[in-house]
Amino acid sequence: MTETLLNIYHRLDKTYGDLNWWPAGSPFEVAIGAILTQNTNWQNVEKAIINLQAADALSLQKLSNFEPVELEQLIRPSGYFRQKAERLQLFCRYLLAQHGNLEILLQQPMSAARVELLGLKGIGPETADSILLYAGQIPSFVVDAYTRRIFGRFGLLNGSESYDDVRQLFMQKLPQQASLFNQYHALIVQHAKIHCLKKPRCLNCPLSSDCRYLLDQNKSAELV
DNA sequence: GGCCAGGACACCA
DNA sequence: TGGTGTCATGGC
Repeated sequence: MTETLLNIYHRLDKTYGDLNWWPAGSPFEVAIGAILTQNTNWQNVEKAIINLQAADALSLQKLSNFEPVELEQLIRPSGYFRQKAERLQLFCRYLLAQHGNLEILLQQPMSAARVELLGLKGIGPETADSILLYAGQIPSFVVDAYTRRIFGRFGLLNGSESYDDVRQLFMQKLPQQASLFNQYHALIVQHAKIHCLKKPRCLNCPLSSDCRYLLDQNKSAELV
């Protein structure tokens, strides 16, 4: 299994190269993006972040004190804007009250920081792990729907696993390196977008030799 | 006009 | 514990 997961990683890495997810911005800005991107296209998140930057709102204090209706309008392009505005403010106010800033929360051992993030309304496992990994460079593997879809097609997942089951699988079988987890998750998303949507586009898929979707169709999947 | 996107939560059985 | 409805915008 270890060899399989690493083999897939290297094939994706060779195909797509260094994707360099979330290279810029403070840990706090990364965390804001992680909340805004919940079930949302990143392009829409970028529009919301640009609005926040233009309003000079990207700080713990300012986001905490924003009028909810005004904040909702700034992040409106990211969708679910009422929920997300509330979640952003709860997140910021918690950090201010308990730690002063995000970096201090992230200085704790991974398990403690993760439990704390998961205790906040609006931060589920994927968002918590995204914050740990991309904001804190802490090796916590991020599992998403694409991960399940792709590795289900390899027969490595059957769909019944919990989020933490899948996370543990990757974390036990891969070297505990934040840089590797960072790139692997980005590669999964990149690959899925190109090849593994509901209408798969399997032409030139770098993983086609092991993909059950193709094997089940006797490698005659409709190529688009 | 429908599908999809870098989820999470409340509610119910 | 697991399934379902809800939240919402914008690109294709």
